[in-house]
Amino acid sequence: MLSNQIINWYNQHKRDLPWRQTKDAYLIWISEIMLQQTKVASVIEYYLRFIDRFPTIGDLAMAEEQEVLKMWQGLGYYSRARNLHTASKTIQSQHNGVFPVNYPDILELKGIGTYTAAAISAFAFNLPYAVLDGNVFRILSRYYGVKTPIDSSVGKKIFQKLASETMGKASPEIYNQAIIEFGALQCTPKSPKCDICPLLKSCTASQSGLVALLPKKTKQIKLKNRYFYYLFLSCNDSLAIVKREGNDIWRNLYQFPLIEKSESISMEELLQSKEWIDCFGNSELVIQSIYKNKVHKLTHQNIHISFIHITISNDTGIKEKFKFISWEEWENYPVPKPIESFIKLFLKKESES
DNA sequence: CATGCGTGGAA
DNA sequence: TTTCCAAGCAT
Repeated sequence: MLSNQIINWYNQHKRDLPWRQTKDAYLIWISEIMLQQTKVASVIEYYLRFIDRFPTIGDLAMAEEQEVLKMWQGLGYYSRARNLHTASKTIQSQHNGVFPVNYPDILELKGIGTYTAAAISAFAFNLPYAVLDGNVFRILSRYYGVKTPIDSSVGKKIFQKLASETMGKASPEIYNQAIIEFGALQCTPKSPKCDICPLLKSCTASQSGLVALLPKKTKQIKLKNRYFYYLFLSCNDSLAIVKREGNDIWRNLYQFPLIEKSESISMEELLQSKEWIDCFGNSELVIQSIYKNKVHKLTHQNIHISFIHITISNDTGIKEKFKFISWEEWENYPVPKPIESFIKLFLKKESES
């Protein structure tokens, strides 16, 4: 039986991961959110720091969003942190501070979809829900030779049914951990270890040479180019800061004042642009240096980023236009990766000179 | 329902 | 160096 084979493999190969040492639904929830589209190796340190600062739902619910985002800084997909925070407040107000104990109630929480609801139901409460994530899609499509695209609505139905049948009457808690671990370590996306696979003989894909072609996907991602011109305004020991708003990347994180263009422009064009005039009018500015056009590559977009360092004196009036904070205060503000990198670079140069 | 959301590591 | 994509979800 497939479920038993996978569980046997798991008992021999499972890793000792922090979130496997608890049955606290809150802690399992945090780990599952962090693990979405994110590798175990990246998650561990964030997980330990996060639960140290927010040991209970109440601790998380009482915190400021800014601090929650700060704890998430560098992990990516920041809506996960915002939704986590929102959901913690929902649990406080609608569930008496107790994490819901059944699948439908869990599924209603912000940021929790079918996968995460099934995972928490199984890992915290041993409820019979079969998880369906990237690992399960991959294993089942290969083992049973299913060529239906996993990112189609039909595919999701087929694989969900297959996942439930495969779990059968096995322990949801153990089986779900086992199949995910099997996908992460054994039946990997690239270069799966078929030569040492216990399922080799019964795996449809391996027997028919389809392993590299499965699972099948239909979606194709297209790339957009964006051009960010950050205005790095420093005044003695303070610098300008702006919070990102709207439905866009890095929502609610902090950065420098920004002029964004859809195309690359020269410094002359930038100095004459409407946005520049809006910021500074005809003020005389001292441009110290320019850090040019590093490309930040993301899944759906390439962001070309330049930093224009401008020093400002206390009496120019430009200080009134933006919020200025000290270098020490920066530690409290969640920032996107390119901003973090730039700040580190700048501070390093400062200390050297 | 197609699209956008981050980052880092492996090949 | 470039490409791929990971324990998904909201809109």
